[in-house]
Amino acid sequence: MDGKPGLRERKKQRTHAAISDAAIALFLERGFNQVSVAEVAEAAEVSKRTLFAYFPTKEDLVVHRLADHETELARVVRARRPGTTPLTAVREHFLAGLRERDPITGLNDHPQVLRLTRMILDAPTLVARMDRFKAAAERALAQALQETADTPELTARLAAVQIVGVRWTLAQDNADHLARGESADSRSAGAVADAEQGFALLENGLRDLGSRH
Amino acid sequence: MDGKPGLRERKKQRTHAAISDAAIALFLERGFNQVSVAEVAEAAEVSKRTLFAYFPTKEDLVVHRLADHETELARVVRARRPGTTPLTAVREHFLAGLRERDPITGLNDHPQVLRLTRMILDAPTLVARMDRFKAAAERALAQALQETADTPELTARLAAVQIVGVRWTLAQDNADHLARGESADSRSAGAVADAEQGFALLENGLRDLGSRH
DNA sequence: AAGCAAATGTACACCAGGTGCAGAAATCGT
DNA sequence: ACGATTTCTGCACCTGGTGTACATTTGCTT
Repeated sequence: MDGKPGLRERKKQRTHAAISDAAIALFLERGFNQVSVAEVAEAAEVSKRTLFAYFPTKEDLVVHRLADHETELARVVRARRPGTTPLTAVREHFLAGLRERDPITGLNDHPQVLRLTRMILDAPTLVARMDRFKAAAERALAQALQETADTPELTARLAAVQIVGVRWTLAQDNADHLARGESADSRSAGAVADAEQGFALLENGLRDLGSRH
Repeated sequence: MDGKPGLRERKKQRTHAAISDAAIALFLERGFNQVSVAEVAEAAEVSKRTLFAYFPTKEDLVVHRLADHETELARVVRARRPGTTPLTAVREHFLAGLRERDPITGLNDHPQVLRLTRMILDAPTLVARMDRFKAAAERALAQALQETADTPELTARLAAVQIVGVRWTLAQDNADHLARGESADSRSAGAVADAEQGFALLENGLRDLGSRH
């Protein structure tokens, strides 16, 4: 059906990749704020105007690579085995991610990944973009919960917020450890334990949160 | 000791207020993106440079009014009566906010508030800023939990993310209802019920989230 | 009351992200 | 091979934000 993408389409994809690659390379080398889009455009041999035709904002030059992850949890929940609870599906997926050193779990210590993480954290506008990203993931998950767990809308949204928040925090925490020099392998056990604790908290609630003062 | 603020200080506060008021008025009238900071500066009879001396970014012209709320939950948790659980303290505080129609609960239908909410939601950069705001609230709450509930750091952060997220979602939901024309009074009962449900979810966990598919 | 130091405000030039527009160049279908 | 359509480009322009050098105001001292 679509055996031939057509020259136009192919060229578009090449240009897209060329711009993105040039951008990431420059950003990693000198930092997000220290590189102007004009420089990126020049490095990619494209006009500034064309660059903005492919990527609506400078931040998108980085963030578009995570676009798939935006709906990842929603897909996991939708694809769960019958009889499985959404929370269980997400937990298992996250633990699998840890084992596979999926960068999104924060447990990947390849230099490239570490530098990328560092670069993002050093750029406030990129961090802000990540928050928007997280919010979008919440919405997607909420919808998946509502549709597959027979849950009222509000409950779905509340649950989604909690689940995404916990997963995000766990990933952040792993990334923090690695940023301080720990290796993925040595962090691994702690990461698993922390994940188990986080998901247990989600499952059992905050009932046991201290009442002393 | 500080009975007299001093002329310089008073003038500063007046200028600060003048700029902020001019900004809000213009933004409400024509929308955040449709007003340039230059116009705000002119309306406040101040140079652009001075405006930026008072407010680091355009968004701050709006968001600075919420600055107090950033640490609100943290303060509530710290000031809770002995023998009270952090979660209980937050729930009671939120319910009190609903009764008092505190705008931050989303249950205030004064035209000014509605228009402000609308204005913020219509401006992506402001929404992004609210997300940053939320993240800061999470950090503050996490610290309060850690210090007053004798909780390990990660647990505190996980709990904080969940609590702030739920409260935020509840407020959003109320604001949505009012934005669709419902009055605060007619929404009130539903808001309370939803809040109870949200906090119950927090307390009891997501254990009962459907496993069917 | 005078006068000086510190703080504050201003004008101006400048940078970077982003957009509108008109025309050049490439691609596509025939 | 050719016209129609997309895509790319250069250019002018707007806006948020900053650096700098100078003017003004305030506070304090005597």
